[in-house]
Amino acid sequence: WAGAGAGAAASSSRTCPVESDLDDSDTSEPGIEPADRAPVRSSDSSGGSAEDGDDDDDDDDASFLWSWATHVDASHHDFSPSDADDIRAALLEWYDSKRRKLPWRGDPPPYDGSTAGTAVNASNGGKKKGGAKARAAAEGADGDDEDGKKRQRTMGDFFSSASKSKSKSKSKKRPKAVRPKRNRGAKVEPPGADAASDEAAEELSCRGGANNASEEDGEGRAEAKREVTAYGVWVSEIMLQQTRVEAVIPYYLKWMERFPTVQALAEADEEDVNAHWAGLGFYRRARLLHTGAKMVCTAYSGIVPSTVDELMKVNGIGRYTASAVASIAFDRSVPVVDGNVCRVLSRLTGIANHIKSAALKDGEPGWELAGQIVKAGDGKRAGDVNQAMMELGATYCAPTGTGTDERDPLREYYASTRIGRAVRRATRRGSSTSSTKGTTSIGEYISNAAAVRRGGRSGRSAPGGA
DNA sequence: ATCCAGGTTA
DNA sequence: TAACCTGGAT
Repeated sequence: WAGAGAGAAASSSRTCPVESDLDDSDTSEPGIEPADRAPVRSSDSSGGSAEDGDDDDDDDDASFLWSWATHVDASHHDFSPSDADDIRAALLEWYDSKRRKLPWRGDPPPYDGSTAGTAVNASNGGKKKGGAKARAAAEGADGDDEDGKKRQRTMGDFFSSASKSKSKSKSKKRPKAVRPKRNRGAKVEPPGADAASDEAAEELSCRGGANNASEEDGEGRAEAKREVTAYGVWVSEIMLQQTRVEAVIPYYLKWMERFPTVQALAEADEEDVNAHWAGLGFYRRARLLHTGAKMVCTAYSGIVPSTVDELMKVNGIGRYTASAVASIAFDRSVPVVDGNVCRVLSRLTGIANHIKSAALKDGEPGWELAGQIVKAGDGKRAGDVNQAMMELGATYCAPTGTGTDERDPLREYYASTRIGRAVRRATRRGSSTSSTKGTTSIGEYISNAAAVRRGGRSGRSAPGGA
């Protein structure tokens, strides 16, 4: 097991903030999976490398679980240098061969943001594909026929209707004229850009965007790769903050077509910017991106900053986006932590705090752990390592996944899986716990782990608890 | 029908 | 820490 005792990294005692607040509250733990849902029998190809230990593993299980359940020092979760290097290598290998082809990565046209077959839509029998989603996004943006009643009110709809009804309170300031009382089902009151309505609808009709991006060079098959610019990475990261990859693709293509450079965006007027954002949601970010572009043009002479610190001074760029742009566009060896990375780290380390907890995301542990992987080995290709982690967390290591997908390049490194198996083995002989539906609360795991340890020593286990 | 993810800002 | 929006999962 790769993630075994690890530890190792010389570090002053960093108290681990994770387990301290575990208690028994949460019920859905992205980091810990029982790993016993799959038909343990024979489903694995390549004759059982799993080596279903027998009795010898019991001691290992007990000590492993106990140290995991009772540790207080954050260094408990550190990756050993060799593990970090292995993980990084596995990520890069997977990224090079299996990553999705996306425009902001410089890939040529046939784009596939689909997550079909991954843990994302494991429950759906492949009914929906990414292409359908992307198409839906495009259609939703340009739909200006059908005055159906239930039709979702998109920005595109607004523009169409606004051109007819000639909006009365044209406030050309912000994308949201009315503040709805409640979020759910609230109608969107988009920007007052009535002038650009028809044009906007036309722009957003991304048809032909994904398939024929006019990359027909005389060469024939060797399509020219798209140019990867810092600005392009910036735009993509902002869009990806709020929307899934497959939905972003058509918007990104149209955006880059209309605003190819920071200067182009900075010089654009607000209605044009809003129109191209219509349908993506979180419209405030379009405004921030716009003002950010202006800021770059004025304060940075039109050149996107290359360091995290400088990037974070730009409007709309926080720590995540700054790190993403610095690593992807400028090859800075800095980690990136978003919700997807948190999930991967959670499974890797067995840190099972709820994803919403600040322990991994906002706290240092997540960034520290991600940094250990990104900076492992020669520390190069940080952007690819980061993208691999994020993509993995969005596909095979998605929230609904079990962390046991065979195609998951880090599958064998997940401490969560080891924990799950160890707990299962340990509790199998004793009276089974109440959870039979697959998800087990972290508190339950801890009490089970403690029970294992107690059982190993005194023989008295009281599974109740939790 | 309800809930939730997702990063930044005020 | 809430607010911002939408699509997808439950």
